[in-house]
Amino acid sequence: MNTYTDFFKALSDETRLRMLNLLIVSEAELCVCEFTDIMETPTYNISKHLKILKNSGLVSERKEGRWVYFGLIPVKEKFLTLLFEAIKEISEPKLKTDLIELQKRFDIRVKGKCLLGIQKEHLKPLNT
Amino acid sequence: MNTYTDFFKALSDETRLRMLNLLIVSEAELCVCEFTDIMETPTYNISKHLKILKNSGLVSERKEGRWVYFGLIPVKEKFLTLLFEAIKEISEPKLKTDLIELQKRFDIRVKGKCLLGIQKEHLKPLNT
DNA sequence: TGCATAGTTGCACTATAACGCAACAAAGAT
DNA sequence: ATCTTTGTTGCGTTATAGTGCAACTATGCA
Repeated sequence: MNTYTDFFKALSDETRLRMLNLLIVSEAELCVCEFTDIMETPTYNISKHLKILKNSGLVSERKEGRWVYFGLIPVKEKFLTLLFEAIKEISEPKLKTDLIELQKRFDIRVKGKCLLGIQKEHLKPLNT
Repeated sequence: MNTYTDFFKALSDETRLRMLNLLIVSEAELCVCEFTDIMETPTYNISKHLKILKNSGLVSERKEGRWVYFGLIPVKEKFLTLLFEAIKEISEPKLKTDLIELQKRFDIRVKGKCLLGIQKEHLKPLNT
């Protein structure tokens, strides 16, 4: 039963539901700094929430140089197919604007890769 | 966004997921003492969890004499249709045995109504 | 070799949530 | 009217979860 309650627990947080929405609609992998910029949420929180999604089994991780990309796991079970379809049906302004911000980040990718870090000033790490 | 995170939060607890499973598969209303017997969980917890489900907007309440019946709300949105379809796809032993216990409770209904209270001794209230 | 960039983790704090018990309310039965 | 049955609620306890800050790791660059 934990398998399923963990799925739902993963989605019961707004930050994580927004992340899943980005991954489901875009059908792409996103890196941590892209999530940070799109969602205007500190990197350390992005990182922690992605870890929860990964541990729930919804999301997978791939490291490429300094960047870490997160994407949906390949869906085989009907349960997840339906769950993701359901999430696609959610009509919430915040999810819409997230997708607009996502497009902006895709636009500055270089050959499909995230090379530029965080763009939003207030989210950049403080240079010591 | 809370509408949706609250749906998922409601389902992120094993007790409540089991309740939803009973309501979705049976397409019926169940009363508190039936949930108690089927799930072998104290009435006060059953009652609290049903309240959470009701507040999330997934479940509705109907009082009939001393009995209170809970059932799924009528589903209009595609989101809930897909969510409930997803739940139907969950294959977990506990959910299966719950349905067997449900049938036993249906068998002792009188004209479709729950007239007998809790049957399992250890769940009956203590006679003071 | 040192520095910047990208990301993670540990800690303290706060908030939320589940549980058991006991008291309570509401409705019907005696 | 009183008792029984059905269900709810408040309280104290314990466990879990989200946040911000600061320290840390890891990779690449000059």
